[in-house]
Order: sequence, then C-alpha cells, then structure tokens
Amino acid sequence: MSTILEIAKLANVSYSTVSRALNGQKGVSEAMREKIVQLAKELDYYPNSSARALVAKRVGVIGLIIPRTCEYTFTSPYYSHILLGISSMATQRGYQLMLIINEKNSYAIPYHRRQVDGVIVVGNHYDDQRIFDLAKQNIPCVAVPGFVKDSPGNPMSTTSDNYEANYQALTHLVGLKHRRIAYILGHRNSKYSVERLEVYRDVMNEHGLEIREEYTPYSDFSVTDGFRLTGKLLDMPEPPTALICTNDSLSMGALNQIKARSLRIPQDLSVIVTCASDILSLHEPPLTHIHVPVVGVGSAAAAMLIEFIETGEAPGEVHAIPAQFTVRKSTGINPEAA
Amino acid sequence: MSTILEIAKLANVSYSTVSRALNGQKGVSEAMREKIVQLAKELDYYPNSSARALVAKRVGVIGLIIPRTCEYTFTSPYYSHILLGISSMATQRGYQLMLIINEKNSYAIPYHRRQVDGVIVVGNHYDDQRIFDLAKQNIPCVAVPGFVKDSPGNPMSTTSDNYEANYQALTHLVGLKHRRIAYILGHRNSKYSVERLEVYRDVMNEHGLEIREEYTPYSDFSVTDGFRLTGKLLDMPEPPTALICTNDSLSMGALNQIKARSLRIPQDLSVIVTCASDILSLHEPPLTHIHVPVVGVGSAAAAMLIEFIETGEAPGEVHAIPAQFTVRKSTGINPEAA
DNA sequence: GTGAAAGCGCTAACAT
DNA sequence: ATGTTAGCGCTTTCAC
Repeated sequence: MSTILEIAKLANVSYSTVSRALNGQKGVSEAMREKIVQLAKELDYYPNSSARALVAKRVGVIGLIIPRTCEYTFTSPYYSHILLGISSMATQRGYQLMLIINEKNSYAIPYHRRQVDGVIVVGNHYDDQRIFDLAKQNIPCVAVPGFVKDSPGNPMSTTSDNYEANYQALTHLVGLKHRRIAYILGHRNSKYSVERLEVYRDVMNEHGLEIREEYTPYSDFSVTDGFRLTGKLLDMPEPPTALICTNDSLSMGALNQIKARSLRIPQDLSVIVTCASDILSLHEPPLTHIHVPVVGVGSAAAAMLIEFIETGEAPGEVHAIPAQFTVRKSTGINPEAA
Repeated sequence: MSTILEIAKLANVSYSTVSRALNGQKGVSEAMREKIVQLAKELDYYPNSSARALVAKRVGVIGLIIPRTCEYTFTSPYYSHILLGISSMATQRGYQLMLIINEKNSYAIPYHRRQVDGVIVVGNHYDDQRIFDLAKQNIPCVAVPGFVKDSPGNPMSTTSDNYEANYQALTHLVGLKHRRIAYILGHRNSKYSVERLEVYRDVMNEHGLEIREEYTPYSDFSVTDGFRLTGKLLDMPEPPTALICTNDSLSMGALNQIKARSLRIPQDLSVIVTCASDILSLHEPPLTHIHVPVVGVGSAAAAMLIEFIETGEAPGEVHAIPAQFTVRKSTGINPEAA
C-alpha cells in the first residue's frame, strides 16, 4: 500500500508538493503535477482516509441510523427508495454511508467517535427519545420521513407533502360522482395516516358527503393487509365504489384482491394507488395514482445534512416535497350514478 | 470534544497512562485506572477512530457492497435478512458497516482508501468481473449468497445448502402420492434455480415420474410473479396437485392466488413454501415449509470475513448452511389417488 | 507503575 | 514553485 512519501521519493520532491499536486491546489508547476498524478496512478495510490480525516476533522461519512423498530425498513419499497435517494446524493457529494442498524445505545456514539460527520435517522417514531437527544447535543442530524409535530425541539427533517395531491385525488373521485369512497390507511400512529385522514375529512365535508369510519381502515402497510382489507370493504352491504390506498404494498394487495374477484377497473370499482416505487407502473389498465417523491425525500435529507455539516447552517427545519396526482385509466364515473 | 490529553491533565498523569488505562492494558495501578475511567465518563470522552485506525492499520469497518443489479436487495425479505445477519455479527464483533450502493468503479477503492478492512459483496451474479478482481488483489472479501461454480479463482463465500431439504420435501410429496408436482423457480441464471431444478429432476427420475417443463417455470422472484404463475399452473388442463415455491415472495403470491380461487389447502392443493423470513408464519393452515437460514448465511459471511481480516487465514472457501424441511399442515394426500 | 518520544499518513502554515 | 515543520489523536516501544 503506497503512501505519499513513496511518490515524493520517485518524483524527487518533498511530500508536501505531492499533497498539493494531488489535491489540485496551486503552487505546483504543471509539469510536476502531471508527473505526480502519473506516478500515483502507477503506484495504485489512494489517500488514507483516516490520516486525512485526522487533520481535516471531517471523515466524509454519514451515519444512516435504522432504529430497531424500523428493521422492516428494508422490506418496504417506500423506505428502500428513501435509501436510494440518500445514497445517490451522498455519493454525488462525496460522502460514504455508514449503516447503523439496531443500535442499542445512544445514536450519538458514532459521532462522538468521529466515525461520522452527522446522521440521518430513518423513521418517524416520535417515541424514540434518542432522536431528540441528537438535536439537543447539536449533532448534525436529519430525521426522515419526519414527524407529525415539528416543534422547536425537533431535529431537521425532510418529508413529502401529501395534502394537495390527496385533495386533488379525492376531489377527482367526487367529480366522478363517487359518494362511497374508501381509503386504506397505514398505521394508526403514522404521520401519514393522520395526514391522509385529514384530507379525507376535509373533502368529504366540503361536498357534504357522509364520513363512515369503516371506509378508512388502518393497516400495517403490508400487501397482505391490502388484500385483506379490500376484501372486507368489498364484502360490505354497501361497498365503496372507489378506493385509495396509502402506499405501494397496500395498493398491490388491493389490486390482487380485485383481480381475484374478477372485478373490472374502473367499470366496477375506481382505484387510485399511492406509489413510491414503480412496481405498479406496468398495471393494466394504467393506474390513476399519487406519486410520492420518496427518492427526492431521501436525497433532500442527505443534501440538507451535508449542507449543515459543511456550512453549519440549517437550511430550514422541515423540507416538504409535494406528492403528484396523475389521472390515468383506473378511475371512472360511478356506475350507480350513470 | 475531549481528548486523551485533557484526561491526562486532570488526572495528573501522562497521556500514555491514560491510553493504557482506557484500553485495559496492564501497567496501571487499579486506583489510577478507576480515576481515569471515571474522568473519561465525566468528560464524555470517546476515542477518535481515525487516530486509532491510523496507528492500528485497521479501521474496524466492513464494506457492504450492493451491486447495481441488486438494488432490489432492499425490497426482498431474502436479502434483507441476510443484511440483518451480517449486521448483527458485525456489531457483535465490534465492526461497523459501510454501505456501498451502486458503485460505478472498482469495488476495491474503499479498501485502498483504508475506509474498510474488507468487503462483503451481496449478490451472486457471476458476470460482475469486479467481484473476482477483489479476490485477485487479495482484498479480504466474501461473496454472499455465493456462486454456482466455486472454482479456485473465486472469492470466499457463504450460502445455503438446499439440496437435502428440497430432496426431503419432494420425496414427502411423492410419498403422498402426488405425481404432478410444480416448482416455481427464480431467475433462470440464479444459483438457486439451477440447484432446485437438479433436485427436482433427481427425485422425479428416482420415482419414475414424468418431468414436464411447464411445471417448473422461472420467475422474477416477486409476489406478482408468484400470483401470476400459480394462476397459469392452475389453469392448465392437467394442473399440478402439489406446488413448491422457491422464496418468500413467490410463496406469498401463490397463496394469494390460491385464496383468490377459494381452493382449499391441502385438500385441493398441497403447498410447500420456502421461507427466509417469518412473513408466512401465521398462515392458516400452518405451512409445510423449507426454511432457508439466511440470517445465518449473513452472519457466517461476516464472521468469515472478520476471521480473515484478523488472522489472515481463510476459513474454507465456501461455507454452506443446510436448509431445514418441516412438515406442517399444508400438504396432504393427493386427492386423485385417494 | 509511569513518562518520554516516535510515528501512523496526511494537510497546512510558514519559509525559502 | 518547492521544502520544512508542526500537528491531528492515538498506540506503543523504550526508559526510568
């Protein structure tokens, strides 16, 4: 494993010149720079990051904290796409990611050991006090996909703004004469469920439609629950004529159920799916959908954190990226109203 | 951020004494050690890992390489459980994990920069030459879940041994008088598909049963494909009376399809699922299954790599952990033979 | 049992 | 344009 010193010897210069040349600083003749760069290539030289970190007081690593409660993170397209976003931004800005799964102790330790320059906490469980401790200790930190309440003590966060897109989606259904609209939500405590239910109520009230609690069931976000709950909704004496699901997995389960019953979309049932990934993009008919920009949420989180690490300034406490509503072929006029 | 020096001052000793005390080395009086440890706690001291790495020539970090082709890694229970295994072993042995997703250049760079002491490559695509380059450069490296051919040039790997468990499973079905047995495989190029098909042929031949290619379809490993292919199998003029699926997702899709058609398990169809996770563990009836010990495969990979990093000795080139076959209630006598 | 000093590989301020 | 030097925080000889 070659060092700067060997290059210096071969180039017949001091090693500080080599350092300058390799770091693109001025004060080196072009000829010498080329010679050194060439030599570095030949010797298969790479700078030792520990040595560099020691003097720079920066390691160029971001800690990705996956709380225990989020082990399922990996299995959800939602979270895996957030990770992709974080990862691509980190790479682009020259940072590495350190994976911290199931940390039993304080989330601050990797920072104290100077293994990371800051952390991104994946998860929105605001009962995990350790997330707030980070902010209190002034450790560079972004929570994603954020919290419901963004009180002053909260860390920075990035998230998606789902109100407007959902408002459009529900209004679209009402415009198609649907009156019995179901919305399969996620966990009862999730930010997203709270948010979605709020829009649902707003739109229904606005149009003087009845709000039935059984039309907005909570779920565990899974394919299976999507399948099960859709079945339950369709088995009601007065089944909904339109259905929205709150994430990819639920949507997939719902579509399976509908297919299983040989119901036609949108003739028998209008469906709007929410998607973070593209696993539903090939569905026939093309789906009217709400696209949640999670890759963007992830990359925004990384960008925000890096900004803070490098400048010490928080670019706003919360960064919300709007979801997009797109009409395609899975929604149609309510058959009962035709 | 406090250093060893501050502790030394407060304790009125030199900083080498502090280092000894904190690292549990002998040559420090018990009284002094306690005083120093106490002081460290009060000052919220943590050793700077870069400084330590610089002298130790070890960083205590393992690189987790997720090739581009494995982005779906995160969404598959199979892979996410491997990650859990790797992660828990790494933690236990005091190593951190660095996530390297979608690396465009050589996989060797993080090692050359001394950011990691070795790498685990997740994936079994033997068309990725960069995996073999690692081994050639003598970089500590384990591939998981391994390759089909383990020729001398291959890196170390850990994997699951599925022959025996599948042999038992298929023999179990034959014993229940099934003659038309379907096996939904994974990708055509996957190690697992090759392996499974081999057992399938062996067992069928052994019992003089006809091998029909349409009973062993390839898939993309997904829930959707499990659903679709099961439908296709059941729609055949001579549908199978027993079905095995090669992973969690396919199994889930298959069960959805079977439920969708209101077929009874095992009266109408015997089913054996393959599972790495516990997402199917609550199914009714309880499923006869092949458990693939992927968490173990992951932790074995990490253990193997760490062993190699610390001792320089390869603990065998391939480490295969046997899968387990368990009979429960989802398999029964072939109704046509009753 | 404890201290002094060298050195890990690098950057950066200060000389020349 | 290039060299010299100090120092980042730590471990580890080698003295005493």
